[in-house]
Amino acid sequence: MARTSTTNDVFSAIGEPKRRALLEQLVLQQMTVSDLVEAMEWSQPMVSKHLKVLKDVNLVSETKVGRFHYYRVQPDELRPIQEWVHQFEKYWGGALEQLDSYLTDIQKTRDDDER
Amino acid sequence: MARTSTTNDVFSAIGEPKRRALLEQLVLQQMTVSDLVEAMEWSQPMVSKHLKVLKDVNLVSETKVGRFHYYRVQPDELRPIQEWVHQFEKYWGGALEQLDSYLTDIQKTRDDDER
DNA sequence: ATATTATATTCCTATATGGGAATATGTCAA
DNA sequence: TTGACATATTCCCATATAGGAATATAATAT
Repeated sequence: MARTSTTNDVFSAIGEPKRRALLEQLVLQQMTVSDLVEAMEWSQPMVSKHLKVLKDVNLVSETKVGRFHYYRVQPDELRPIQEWVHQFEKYWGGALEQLDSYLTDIQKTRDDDER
Repeated sequence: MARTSTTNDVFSAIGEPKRRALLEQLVLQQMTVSDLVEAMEWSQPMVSKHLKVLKDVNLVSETKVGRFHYYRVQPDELRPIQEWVHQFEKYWGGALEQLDSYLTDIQKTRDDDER
């Protein structure tokens, strides 16, 4: 078998640095393909292809206006990643910081509960 | 050119679902290769190979005790991912939730400052 | 010394990629 | 209608997988 498809899920899709760069650019504002070609200084097919992968996993959405295709980020789709990483957060920091981290966690939990 | 190497960075390494599964298992406790073979129900070479990728990007560390190689997660290495996703968090939630999200952010920032 | 256990590495193959180049498709403007 | 513009797709290739099978390496036990 070959490696996991880039469109398998959000994790696979953002494995490619260029696609992360696209998302970083698009989060600022929606842009057309040509806008991105200029901003990234990549070839147009390159932009379109990476956008396709991002769209396949719903990390970007597309709005067509005549010849122009506006792409925008769908930030919510990154939540699974945040949540996945979250389960490791409690172990962040070295041994010396463990206690402090633990107390901070407790405080944070309380804050969350209050909301 | 071919696709980005899995050991290019942490993002690429966790693109593979099996490697995420390994990390999820190892975060509970350090384990040897055979422990993982049993827990995951994968072949031994499969476990070793995926561990190698994770180790190359420092997501796991290895401690050798005789024949046994104990692997453990290095949770801090996931921080870059958390930070990368963070820049998109402020846009989470639909339009209706935007205001609430905005206010929550402000409160959170204040909490952070107080610590 | 030798068999056994634990782990890593090598060899193989199928497959999917990222990128370049060329081309197709779609839409607008003159 | 026709040319220009915007975007997508196809064709090509080099490369790096993931996985299975076999084998190598390392360390222990008997």
